[in-house]
Amino acid sequence: MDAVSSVTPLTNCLSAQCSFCSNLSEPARAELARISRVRNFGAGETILAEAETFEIVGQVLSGVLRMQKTLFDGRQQIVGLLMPGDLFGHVFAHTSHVAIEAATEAVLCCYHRQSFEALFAQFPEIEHRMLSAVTEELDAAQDWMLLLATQTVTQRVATFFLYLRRKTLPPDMPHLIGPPVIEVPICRRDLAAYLGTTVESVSRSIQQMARERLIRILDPHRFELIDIEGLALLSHTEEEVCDMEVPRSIRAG
Amino acid sequence: MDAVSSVTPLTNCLSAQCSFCSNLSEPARAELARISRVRNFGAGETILAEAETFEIVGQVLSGVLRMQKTLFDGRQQIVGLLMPGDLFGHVFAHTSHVAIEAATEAVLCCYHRQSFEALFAQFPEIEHRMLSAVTEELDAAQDWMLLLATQTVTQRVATFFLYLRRKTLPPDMPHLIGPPVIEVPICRRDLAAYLGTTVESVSRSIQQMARERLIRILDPHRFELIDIEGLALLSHTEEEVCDMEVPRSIRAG
DNA sequence: CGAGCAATTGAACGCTGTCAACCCGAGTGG
DNA sequence: CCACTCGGGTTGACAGCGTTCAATTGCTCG
Repeated sequence: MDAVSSVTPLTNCLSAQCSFCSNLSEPARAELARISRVRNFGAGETILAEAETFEIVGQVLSGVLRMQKTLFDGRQQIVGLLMPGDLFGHVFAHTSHVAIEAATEAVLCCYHRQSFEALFAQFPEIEHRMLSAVTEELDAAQDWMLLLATQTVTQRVATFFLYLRRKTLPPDMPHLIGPPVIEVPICRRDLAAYLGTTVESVSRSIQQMARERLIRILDPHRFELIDIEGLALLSHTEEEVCDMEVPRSIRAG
Repeated sequence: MDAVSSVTPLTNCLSAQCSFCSNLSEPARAELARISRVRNFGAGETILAEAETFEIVGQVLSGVLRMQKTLFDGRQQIVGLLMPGDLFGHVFAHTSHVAIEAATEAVLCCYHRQSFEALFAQFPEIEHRMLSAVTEELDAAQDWMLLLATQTVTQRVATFFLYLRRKTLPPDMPHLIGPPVIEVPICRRDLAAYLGTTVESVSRSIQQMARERLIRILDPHRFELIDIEGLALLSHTEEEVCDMEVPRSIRAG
């Protein structure tokens, strides 16, 4: 990520990492690059405080951000993780009640919100992509609502692991070279806050999944997904294994 | 609602009920009205099936719609309720994995998705409002994630009642004429699916809140909110009562 | 009047939050 | 080199909320 942070501002969003800028017309990209600014954040730093008007929008180049809400009693709930390629911030003067913090060291491509919005008139395609991005985020939020409302903690962990696999290991690389290894980029506390549970329950679920040979624990943040189908069955999001006739009895949740 | 359904298609969206069309320029409103079509749905009817490409978008004029996801085992989770004034459907060819059904009799103002999108080029203000609407929906979804992840069932019911009060009883009418009465427009089954729990738990929570004199049950769908502050305290969304010094001990959840 | 549905109530089990203790590696200072 | 501290992670015991299963009530409709 040092390589990324040393990219000059004028070319940063033309890099292959910037999925938002790709597929845009050349002049739109140039304008975006002109008003963009690359910023680095250390783990734990606050990008945007809660109940604060978003004055910047942008995209994650590397690292992980967490969108979180803090309750009166100090408990925190993570309502979304932002991985490389994801957009953050809201257009228009909408004050969102989420805080955005760096869960790890992070490099961001930032725009001033108003300058960004000003480009909408000139390049409607930018607003189109923004609308698409927010719509996708809404879909993801609704999926997560389903997870929080209906799944057990173990199922949530399985779902999250499979999500990480999809996110970080694109399917174009067939996993004929053994079970895939995922890296959980956040600590147990954040993981629990994201899954709507406690660190203890997360730990118990992970250890249980390891005992059932669904995963193998390499270290506290890296796991080998031994039994993908078992995980998918457990997750019930049916992934690509929905046409199986449920051969084995449902494992104890 | 019979009055609404008899409105002619050409003028329906110029009615005061259509918050989406208001504040738009005259030509934009005219174009929207031209391609709009009012449709009626009976309770339980499906507007859009799950995993189906949205071919229509529109707005609720009266009644309540539910956005829901169905699990493999038949359980259903409601990820959002659509009340009069709310927009439904997704722009662009985005296939969302939610079904939209009428929870009650409903009257909708519908547009063909592609005709609607075609207006974006001519009237960017329409796309602006669409972007704002989706952003608001995302905020609501994140709020609901917090509710599902951190609150007890009783707290969720209290939060939902206060939400209904805000939604249906605008604050410009001071409630000096006694405690407000809310009407829950959906059955217990839908309520439970929305709150991420079961009908039994919902029923127990409601009865408990009645025993504690927080509410009074007029009939299974109408409740008098006797102790608004107590409800807000219970809900912990701190509503407008966040500056109180928590005078009474926290009630048993 | 009976069927059927919505809603409520009761009892028992189980998942999960809470509290507590423990393990372990990293950093620190003597 | 060792003792100490600190934070992250794991494990255990236990109580409580909530789901599940079951039965009951009340209402509508045929």
